[in-house]
Amino acid sequence: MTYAKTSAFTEEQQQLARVAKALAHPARVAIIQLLASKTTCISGDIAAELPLSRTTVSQHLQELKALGLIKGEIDGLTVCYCLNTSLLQKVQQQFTAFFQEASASSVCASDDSCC
Amino acid sequence: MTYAKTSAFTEEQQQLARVAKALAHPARVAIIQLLASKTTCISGDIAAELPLSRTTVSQHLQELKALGLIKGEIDGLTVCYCLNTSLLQKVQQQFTAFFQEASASSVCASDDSCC
DNA sequence: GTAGTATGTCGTAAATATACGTCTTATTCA
DNA sequence: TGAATAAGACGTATATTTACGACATACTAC
Repeated sequence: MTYAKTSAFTEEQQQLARVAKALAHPARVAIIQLLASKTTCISGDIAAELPLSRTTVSQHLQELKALGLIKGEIDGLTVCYCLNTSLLQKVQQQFTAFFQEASASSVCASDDSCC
Repeated sequence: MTYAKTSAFTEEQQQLARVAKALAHPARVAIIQLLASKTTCISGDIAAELPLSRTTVSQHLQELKALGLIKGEIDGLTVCYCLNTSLLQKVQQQFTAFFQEASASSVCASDDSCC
């Protein structure tokens, strides 16, 4: 096993990395934006709006769903996806805290010369 | 070419995904936190503080550097890394805007039943 | 029941990411 | 000059991601 040494890091770091990975593909960013913009929670129409095959989009949806960022509800023949806004807010806080910590770095505050 | 259809998405989506990918590994999250916490801009000592080999850490550093999130400055024998705080602030704004848009989703505001 | 449609699952090929040992280069110091 | 050290470059093995076609399943409507 020359891979996946993630377990050696803190749970906090792993959690941030997991969410970041979910956003690490333009298709998934686009899916979230799409769900946020639509007034109705669309289903397979998502695939029609993206330059990817239905299968691939379905895969991306599963990844987002596995993390809990989106929710899917079966409505007869179609499946209705929507954002998990409460989780998204929690995630936003995590990212904000992380960036805050990083931006407030004491030493290299002056942006030009490092150290 | 059954890969990398990233070009089919907007520049905004690609940019967000690029940064997210940089944070999509606990080691890189840890590196940024380390740089933020240290009073001196450390170099290869970074490798000593992580459960990874020096080579692997160097690779992660290169990825962060390629995106501009960190800066490296040669100081004689050692190399001095530090955060690019101004870019980090810009990135933070991008993420904040994205999450804001997502959290403010109109339809599924009530978190329980979707749609 | 049967045809039609919407979705997900499975298998798979190609691209990338991760991790590390070794080698090369550059600088310091004796 | 020559030994020692720091750090990136290179090669490579393995794991994972991405993308998609084909198949299976579930529901609707006739």
